[in-house]
Amino acid sequence: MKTTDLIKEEQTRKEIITAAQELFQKYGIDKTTMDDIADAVGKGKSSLYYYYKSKEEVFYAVVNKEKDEIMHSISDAIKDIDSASEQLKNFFLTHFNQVRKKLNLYSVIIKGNAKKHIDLFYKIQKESLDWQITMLKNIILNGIKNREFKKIKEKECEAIVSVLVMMLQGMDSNLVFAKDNSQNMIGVEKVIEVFINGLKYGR
Amino acid sequence: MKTTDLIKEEQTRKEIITAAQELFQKYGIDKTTMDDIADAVGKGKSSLYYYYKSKEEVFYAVVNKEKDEIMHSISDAIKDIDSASEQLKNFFLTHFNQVRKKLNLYSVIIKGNAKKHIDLFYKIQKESLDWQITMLKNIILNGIKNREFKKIKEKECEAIVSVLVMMLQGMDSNLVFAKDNSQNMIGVEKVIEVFINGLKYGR
DNA sequence: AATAGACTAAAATACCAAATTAGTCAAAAG
DNA sequence: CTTTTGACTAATTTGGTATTTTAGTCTATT
Repeated sequence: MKTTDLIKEEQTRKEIITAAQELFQKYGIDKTTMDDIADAVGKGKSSLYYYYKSKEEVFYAVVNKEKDEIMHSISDAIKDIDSASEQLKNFFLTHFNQVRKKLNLYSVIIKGNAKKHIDLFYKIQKESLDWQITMLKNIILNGIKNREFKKIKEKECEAIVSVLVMMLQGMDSNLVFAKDNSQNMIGVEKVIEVFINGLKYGR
Repeated sequence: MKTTDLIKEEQTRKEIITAAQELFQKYGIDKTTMDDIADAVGKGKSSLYYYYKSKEEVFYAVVNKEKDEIMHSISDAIKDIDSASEQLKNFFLTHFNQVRKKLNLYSVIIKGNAKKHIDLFYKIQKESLDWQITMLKNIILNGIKNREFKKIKEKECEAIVSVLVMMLQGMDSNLVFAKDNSQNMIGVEKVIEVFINGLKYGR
């Protein structure tokens, strides 16, 4: 296998999950057959199994791609910033915005209420949880080092961060059910500002 | 109809929904029949329909009772307190604790994944949303009047509060799925403290 | 390496009969 | 006049079965 082959294979995988993503959003996961996906990429169904060994794996790849995109967006939004406060703010706002963008697919998964898919979805969501915890913990600990935030114990910081991601996750699920969330944007920003002030001052 | 009759009727209604509550928790909503509930209160099925005109109404009454209990607990926990900070803290902690207590029933409803019941459950949850928003808004506005919190515009306060209840709700749903949440307790307290500090100081 | 057609096993769907169960009503009991 | 009940019906749910669709495999082809 040459390097060009590897690139081509990656390209095909990309095409497959892009097609799958569109179909899943339009028709739901159960109503989308492997034949549908194969047709969409102009191949026979059997060819799909050369790239993914099951439909579940295709679904996993689709959701995982969305997760990666969100994580990268957040990373990009904080990497060139020195202030821990700004990093925190960007972290939450970017997360909130990104999730809003991906809402269509999430709605299909959750509202299609097939337990199997929802479980996998939560499993993947959980995978990014550890990442979020590590990121937030580092941001806050750095902010303490900078004297930007007041000092707190590392254990305390961990407890805080784990509740923060719990709230984040909760807001995500909430977004799925709420009809209109455009006005919440401003509230989210305000809440973050208050919280950051709390990390800076007091006691 | 005499006043004693009214009291007796209320008593019977109470018995019915208490029995229903237990049965719902044990066997789930669909597996609990009206006959089961009637047997539990020692009456014939038809008698239930004298008090509630449908099974749905019984279910509604059960969930609504839990909602009321939570609201009363919170009211009790803040009514004799002057400090807005303490009121805020008690509000969140009491809410968190109460929801943890009611978790069994919630799990049965959510995990039994019958769309009909989940929808009603969310509808009732939404009804307490307005109450929560009003309460929290008043607490914060009072805190501003006391000079306990720094001044913010009323519109800003509303935006903040609506996001806070969104996060609260999100945490609730999250509790249902999480196995162990005992350790979150401390984190919740810390996050509230930081948030309250943010309301007090800064900018 | 990559694709596809023919195939199988598993799952979803459709259908129907039987059984449960929600909800009604008229009559009885207190 | 309030409350309860048993007998009844209409609506759902269940269980079993035949049929179709679909996931996934295997072999052959390019």
